[in-house]
Amino acid sequence: MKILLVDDHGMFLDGMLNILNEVEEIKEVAAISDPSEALAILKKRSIDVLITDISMPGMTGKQLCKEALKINPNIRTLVVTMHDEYHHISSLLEAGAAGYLLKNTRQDELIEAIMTVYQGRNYYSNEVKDIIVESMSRSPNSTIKIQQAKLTEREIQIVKLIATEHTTQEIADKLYISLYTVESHRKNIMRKTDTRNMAGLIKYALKAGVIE
Amino acid sequence: MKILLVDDHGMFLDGMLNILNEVEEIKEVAAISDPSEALAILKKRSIDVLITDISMPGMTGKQLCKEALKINPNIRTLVVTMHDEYHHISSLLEAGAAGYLLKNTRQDELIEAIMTVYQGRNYYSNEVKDIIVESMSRSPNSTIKIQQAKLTEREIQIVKLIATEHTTQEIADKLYISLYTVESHRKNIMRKTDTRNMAGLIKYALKAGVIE
DNA sequence: TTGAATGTACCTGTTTACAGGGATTCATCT
DNA sequence: AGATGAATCCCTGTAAACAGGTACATTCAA
Repeated sequence: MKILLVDDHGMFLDGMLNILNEVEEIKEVAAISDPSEALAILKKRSIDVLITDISMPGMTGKQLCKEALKINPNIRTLVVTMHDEYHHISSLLEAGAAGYLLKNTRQDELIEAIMTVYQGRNYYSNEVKDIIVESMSRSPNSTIKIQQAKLTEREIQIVKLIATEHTTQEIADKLYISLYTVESHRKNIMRKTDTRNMAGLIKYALKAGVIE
Repeated sequence: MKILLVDDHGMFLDGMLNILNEVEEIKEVAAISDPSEALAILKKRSIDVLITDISMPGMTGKQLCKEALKINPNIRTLVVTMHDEYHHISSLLEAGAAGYLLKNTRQDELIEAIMTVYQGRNYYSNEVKDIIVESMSRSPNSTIKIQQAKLTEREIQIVKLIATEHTTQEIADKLYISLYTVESHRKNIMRKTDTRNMAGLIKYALKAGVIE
């Protein structure tokens, strides 16, 4: 297994090198601090696992991860970072990272994570999993809460029709009411939900569970 | 702690009753098979924890969960089901479920889950967490993949701006390109995603994970 | 090296959405 | 009895979206 370490913190690189040199399966470890240099190495040498942080000078971990995949679609990227915010995690997962660990992790978990991603599976620490799962939840303990404007039954009915790609005229026909009425409802809904246009309205409705 | 069990499988109810009767903290357990009857009970008695399946005659677990929260905003719903599909899980989390377990769980985990949700925290089994996390990932090993029309980088960028309530003109200004170009992109995106208008586009983008 | 795919830009219409008013009826709540 | 909110309908604009084209440069893979 060949590993490329990218991190702008020299101390972190040193620590990682010490740990990784103890592991049999790891044949080669390269450590560099400049992300763009990392891309050059990825082009020249066949790397199995890329270990990177998120915030680095010149390039974000997300960019590095995406570029690395373009160069070598089989590369496995393990993110090791201090950032425990949901938007960072989701962003990296979207970029194609195979694993995500926080820097407070212990050696054995780090090695387990590396082996796991090397074998083609994904690895997320329990802490990271919890952050993702919590962000999905709407329950009272969720960190992200959706404050719901109170829509009337009729308004909800109309939101549902808008969401299913009906135009205002079509809704009027379907409900046997005037075009003007539907427009009035739509205006009231947008005022209540503080949205500018259909895009915002649909996003709101999905988050609030009015539609699916 | 007062618990209400709702499941249309009599055998499951019996098994659960046996388990729950062994637990000290649980003062009362009611078990019924009809979801609408469940709502009637929720109105009359103060229930702490609602345990329910997903697919039941007459009403889905999602509906039951939502209705239950309307009746008693403090109720804690624990979903215990065979369904391990991501869309079921996310749907119930969105509906406000406090926990989600698969029916192959062991007794001690079930009791742990009940205690956890009762104490106001959320509980998802490791299996469920893994399903959620995998669904977030775009990596080749993701079990659940959203079949997505392939949007180019530029198109995704534009979808994101549309989703954040930017008008076509605003997008053009922001990207320093022509209004016509943005319109061309939008047309291509709508053709690719088979949508008629912004409503459909936003729904698509959310489902495909292009936006959040 | 030819042919997709991508990103860019333009033109001409028509349709729909959006903004900001006013107004009536009906039921419910105080 | 009066207020309040929900649902209905109307009017007039302007702004934006939508539809259906054409066209050209670049890049990259077959």
